[in-house]
Amino acid sequence: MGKKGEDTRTRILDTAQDMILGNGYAGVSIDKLISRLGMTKGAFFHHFKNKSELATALITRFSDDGVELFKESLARARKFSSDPLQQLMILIGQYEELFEGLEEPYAGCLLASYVYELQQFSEETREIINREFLLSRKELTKLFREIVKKYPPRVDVDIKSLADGFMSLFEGAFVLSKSLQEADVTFQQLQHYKTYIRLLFDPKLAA
Amino acid sequence: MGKKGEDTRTRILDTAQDMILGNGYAGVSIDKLISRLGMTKGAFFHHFKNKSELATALITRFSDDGVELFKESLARARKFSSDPLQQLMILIGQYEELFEGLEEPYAGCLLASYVYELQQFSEETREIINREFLLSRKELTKLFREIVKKYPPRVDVDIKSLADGFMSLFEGAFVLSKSLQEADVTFQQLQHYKTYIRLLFDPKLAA
DNA sequence: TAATTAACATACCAAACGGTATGTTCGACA
DNA sequence: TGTCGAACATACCGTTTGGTATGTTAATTA
Repeated sequence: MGKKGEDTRTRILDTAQDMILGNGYAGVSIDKLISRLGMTKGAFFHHFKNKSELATALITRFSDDGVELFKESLARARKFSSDPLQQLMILIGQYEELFEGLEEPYAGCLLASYVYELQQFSEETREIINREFLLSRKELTKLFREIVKKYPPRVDVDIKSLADGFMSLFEGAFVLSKSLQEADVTFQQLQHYKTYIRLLFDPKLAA
Repeated sequence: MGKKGEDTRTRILDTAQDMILGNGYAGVSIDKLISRLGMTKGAFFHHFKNKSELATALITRFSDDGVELFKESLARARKFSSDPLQQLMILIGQYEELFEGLEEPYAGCLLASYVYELQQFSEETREIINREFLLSRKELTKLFREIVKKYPPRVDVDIKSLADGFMSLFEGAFVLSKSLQEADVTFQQLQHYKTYIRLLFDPKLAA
């Protein structure tokens, strides 16, 4: 595939994702999509053999990007500090940067959008969605194990669900942010998550 | 409307909600809906003048139920204790009961489902969705103000976003729960929310 | 530069879509 | 007991849907 074709494919994916985040997958017809793209049906079906291939390409790209972002952020955090609690704070800090000072609410998470239409997709699609959830659960649980070992928590907590709280935070914040049309919801919830972690583990926070 | 008609209407709403939570609003056609209901088109359009009236009836019912549940839970909490922190714990405890020991993941929140298809709906629909979010924000912020006055927090926190965290928690947990097919996600996140609150305010939790 | 192919455009199709018009059935009630 | 309306059922309609067949054009590349 040449550069122009690659660009067009990307343009289709970008526009489709934007429309799906506001209308749902079933709510975005190919006719409406190509109309907004100023493109014909022939063009679309040259790049995707059917609508469900577009769906798969979209969720794969979104999930892969999310996984990559998480891995990179974690690697950077691991690099900048040798202390597990510091590492977690740096990790969260990087996500804070992404959501700090947004003008508009974040468009939303394609994973969540698909989750509320899961019966339209294959089991394979659900597995793609779960990749990011399970990766962050795995890596954060590992990190929390290190933290617990070094910093005895003030209260007994289950660290797997504590790890899940990170992804859960985004999904919840996005819903509120979109509906209330407030851009800062995600950033604020990230701050609370950080505060919770510090209250649990940070020895400097003495009563 | 007689009793039988009322029953049928409720049956339509129940089935439609169940299907929408797995396929999205646009993903549920009237044909598929009536097919699963074992009912004809004439029957459906006798109860709803068009599909968007069904959409409005559904979200109104869901939002009203949520609002009522919150109000009742809060009233009960206010009744059982005069201490604001205790009241909050009782409130959360009532939601914990709803999600404790679930066999299957919770089917999901219709508000969230609609939020990811917001462009298909009217501005009025968004306002209906926001009712529950804004009510819990308002009431919980009020409650947190009382708590802060009585129990100086260990760390400075923004109480409005702390209140938002409650609704956000459910929305996030539902997404993970549905996708991972794990029933206990919501209950676990509720426990973390409770722990966070206690770490912030509970004086008995001395370091 | 001729051949080939990627990158589109045009025209069309059957099925599914939301919705309507016109029935029928049956229980309440005067 | 007759009638009237709520509660459905049947048949149909125009539009939209995802998808295909068959073009045309422009860029590689042999």
